[in-house]
Amino acid sequence: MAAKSIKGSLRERGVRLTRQRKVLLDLIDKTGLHLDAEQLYALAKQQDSKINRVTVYRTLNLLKDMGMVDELDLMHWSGGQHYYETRLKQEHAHVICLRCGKVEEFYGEPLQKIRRQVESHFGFQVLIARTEVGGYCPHCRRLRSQEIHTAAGKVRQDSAVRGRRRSVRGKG
Amino acid sequence: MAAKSIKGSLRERGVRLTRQRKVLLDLIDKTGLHLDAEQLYALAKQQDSKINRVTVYRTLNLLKDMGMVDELDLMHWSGGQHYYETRLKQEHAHVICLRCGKVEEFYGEPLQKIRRQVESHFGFQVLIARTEVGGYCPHCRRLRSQEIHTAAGKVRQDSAVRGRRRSVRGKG
DNA sequence: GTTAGTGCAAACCTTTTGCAGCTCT
DNA sequence: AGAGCTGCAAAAGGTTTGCACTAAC
Repeated sequence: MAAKSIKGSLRERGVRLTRQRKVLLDLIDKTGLHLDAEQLYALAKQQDSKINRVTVYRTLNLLKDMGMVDELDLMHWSGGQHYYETRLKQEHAHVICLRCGKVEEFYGEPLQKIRRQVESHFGFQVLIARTEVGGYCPHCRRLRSQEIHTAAGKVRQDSAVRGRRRSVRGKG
Repeated sequence: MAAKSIKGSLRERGVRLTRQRKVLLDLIDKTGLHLDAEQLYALAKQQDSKINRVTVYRTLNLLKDMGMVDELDLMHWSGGQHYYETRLKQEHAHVICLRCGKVEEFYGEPLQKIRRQVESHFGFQVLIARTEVGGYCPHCRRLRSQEIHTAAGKVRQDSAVRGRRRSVRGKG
């Protein structure tokens, strides 16, 4: 989608369009996916087995600095890593289920309102705004109420949310 | 402010109020400050020179899991670390200047609106919502336009924003 | 042919873990 | 007394850096 126009902008700005960058750009741009550096690396390797993880990070930083991708945390759902998406014209919030990890995108005027209000209240020049909402999706909501009924009482077992953090990563 | 009531809640829940936890609780609760683990550690050491960095992390996780503090990213202004504040009744967004790091807090109905809309649109049960806005404060806005005039042309010098990341930490 | 970009290895920063010993209640 | 906490050392997870080589323009 946006990948083509991004490539154009890069060229204009005198940034070299290497084989690796093309691969990554296309992957990030598969709209709807919010991939982290590691996932991007894994997918990129399928197309270019020689690509290095460092190149992934460097490319992400380049695109971020040029304002072509946005970096998300997704409420640190599965650890400390970041997720990336091509910057869309339309501002949106990310709604993430803290149990299953499902991500929804929320478009709505309150988002633009915040932007405008911050500009007028504080005289800030707003460059980026990020809203993330965490909770339980309809499906997990039901499952959770069952869980609570069955395993009632265990108050502060190490929280399920943090428990999910340790990500599984093959050694490369 | 809230430190006293938090201590009460902890006691009620059977969590031990150790010397270390009291120190940290009081530090986090100095309202208005958004400290990261390392800063908290440094300050705590002034009051209890034996305290360990690990205890800081464990305490922060405890308070987070119990819903007593909120974890912020502040747009990763100075690196990958997190910042903490005691959870206030009133939801608010954080507005951060990407040049000087100044943080403002924005209270406003658009925030509650997002929450409600996400609940009705997606059927999500919202637990946390986080909005962060990055840009330039009035002061830095002025300074920046000067900078641009003087050093015009240098398009993609490693971005000032990321350049500020490497944090200075004594090997303490 | 230049100069930007890549791969590799090694560092770095932030956070977590395992375990023995200490301390709140 | 005893479960809950702490400190220490060590590891893990994610990301960045230095440098020699390679490839895009």
